[in-house]
Amino acid sequence: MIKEKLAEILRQALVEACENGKMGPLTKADAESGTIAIVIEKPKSAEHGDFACGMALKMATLVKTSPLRIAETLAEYIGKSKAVESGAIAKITVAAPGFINFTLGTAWLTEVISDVHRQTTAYGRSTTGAGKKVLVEYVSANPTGELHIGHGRNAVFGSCLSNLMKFGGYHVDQEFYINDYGEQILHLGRCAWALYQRLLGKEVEYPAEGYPEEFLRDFVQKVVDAHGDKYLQSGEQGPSVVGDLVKDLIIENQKALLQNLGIKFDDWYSERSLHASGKVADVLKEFDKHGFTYEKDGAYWLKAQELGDERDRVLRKSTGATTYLANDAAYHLEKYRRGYDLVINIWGADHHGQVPGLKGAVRALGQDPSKLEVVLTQMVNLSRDGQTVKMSKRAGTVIMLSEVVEEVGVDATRYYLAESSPQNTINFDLDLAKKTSRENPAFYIQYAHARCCAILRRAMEPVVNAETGKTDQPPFSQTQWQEFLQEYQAGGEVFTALFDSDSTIAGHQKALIARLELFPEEVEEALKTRLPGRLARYAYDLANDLQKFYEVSRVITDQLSVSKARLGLIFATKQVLSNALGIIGVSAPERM
RNA sequence: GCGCCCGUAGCUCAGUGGAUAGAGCUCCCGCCUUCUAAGCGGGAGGUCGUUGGUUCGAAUCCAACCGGGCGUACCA
Repeated sequence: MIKEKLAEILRQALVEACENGKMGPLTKADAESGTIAIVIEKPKSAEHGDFACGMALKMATLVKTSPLRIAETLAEYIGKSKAVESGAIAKITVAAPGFINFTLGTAWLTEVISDVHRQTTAYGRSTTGAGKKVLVEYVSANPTGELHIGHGRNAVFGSCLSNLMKFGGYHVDQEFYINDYGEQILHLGRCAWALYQRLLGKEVEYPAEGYPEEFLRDFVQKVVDAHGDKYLQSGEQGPSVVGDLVKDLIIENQKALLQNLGIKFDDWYSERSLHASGKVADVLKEFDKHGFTYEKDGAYWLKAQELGDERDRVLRKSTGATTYLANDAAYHLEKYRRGYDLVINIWGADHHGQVPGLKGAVRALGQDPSKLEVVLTQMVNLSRDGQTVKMSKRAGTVIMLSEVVEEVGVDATRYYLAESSPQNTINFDLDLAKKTSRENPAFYIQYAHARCCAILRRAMEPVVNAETGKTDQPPFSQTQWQEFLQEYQAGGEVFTALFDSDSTIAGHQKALIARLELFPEEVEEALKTRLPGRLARYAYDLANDLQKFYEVSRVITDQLSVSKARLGLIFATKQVLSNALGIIGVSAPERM
């Protein structure tokens, strides 16, 4: 990355300056120790060059000289570096109050385009993850109802984060935890059993506060269609038998919807299996062994307060049933034992109160709580016609995830849910998400990708003229294109034509290249902050740069060297758009 | 009450220690004989919730306060 190269040059300049006693009391050792941070940034305004460094400002107190003087001294030493001699850096300026500004020459810029051509789908990948094993658990919705937009957010975020981390060199497993145990599942059984009997002509009462009948009826009907009245005589077993069949159908339903959204889990982990295998019972013993439990009021408690929670928590109720915390602790112990280096949970923010309890439990079990990361996603408000759609089941205004996907499509749904940082509440505008114009970023980015494809087609595929019916031959043959690709990968000369263009065009081309160069860094930053949404915004900016360039300049001209260079740039842009869209899981169409 | 999250243009949001705080939408004005106008350019629009502190420098860090959301179970 160019930033790293510049930082290295600055470091070298600093070392030399110190060596020659030009940095006050600072010695060569100080300069080499790395205690002085060298941060390269992109200036907001183009008149400050392509890159800038404000290190002189921070050094002023150490060196006991004005920042401007320090910057000038450093600039002087940089001027002697190879990068300047070779033309990689075209200009170095010093600006008040002490910024060092760099303007790049052509060498590093053309290198960026070749890099994309050489690496294609791997451009931007990093080795940060170094093959570390990560488990990302998300959605984990109860198998008792429909997925709503909040689940959708959680699902899309989890999927994007997983994609990102794979791109960043991690080995990622994605998991859905099925809450198929406990009171709510028994309740589902009672509701399903009542409906089952009703559908077969028996008059029974529907349980109070039952799950919505209109939602369950279709699933129960399927059970009737498949098994008829086979379970009618099941007696006491009825609720659990029919309930399980319905539960499985609901899970299948959730699975299908998530798959439609481009999400595929490596494992669907059953909570019930934890009980069946005795792992929940084991975890209680484990807590006991570490001395973090006590009995009170007939219940079995975890000393959670000692472990960082605000109060102690019950592990086993006086009724003998284990609590959610105990089950979850067993599940997480299981995750740790499976050998993950990192365990990431994506939870709705309404569960944030449970984080200290779970972390405490992990610690009590002798595991490292720093390996457990919980990402909390805030809620999603849906709006239509400028009005918030109130999520009221009673008023019948509740809109489910399936309806949103059906209405605005997979790509727009994913884009809008991916773009925002998890800690922000999302206002999902249904009207906006459906628009096919610049207002809708998802569309805008895809349009830019399709436009690149259109140009490339034009360059090398015959076009049938609609009016004359004649076939127009393209300027370049497939064979020539293959030769171009070779040249692009080799780099250097082939792209210099880009910088011979007039200043407006050259400026737009340079901006586009600079954006391509930024991609690996954006990936790195997104990985570090666990914010895949950055890449959604990056893709938008890249699309914008492409459109600006497209507007001022033709790609295919009557000059071979120019056409060739620009086609290479367009191809690289298309590739990076596609890589970025791939991480957020939005398709990159060839035509629109 | 306590805990977590949020507060930046009329709206939706970027920006988390640096130069004149940025985009899109909305409103106004321009741009299609030529690779996709599903596009591009220009204009208008701001006490960065408030007050204090740290710093050469604060939207960004700290403290208090104000406003909004969520949570605060022997539910899951």
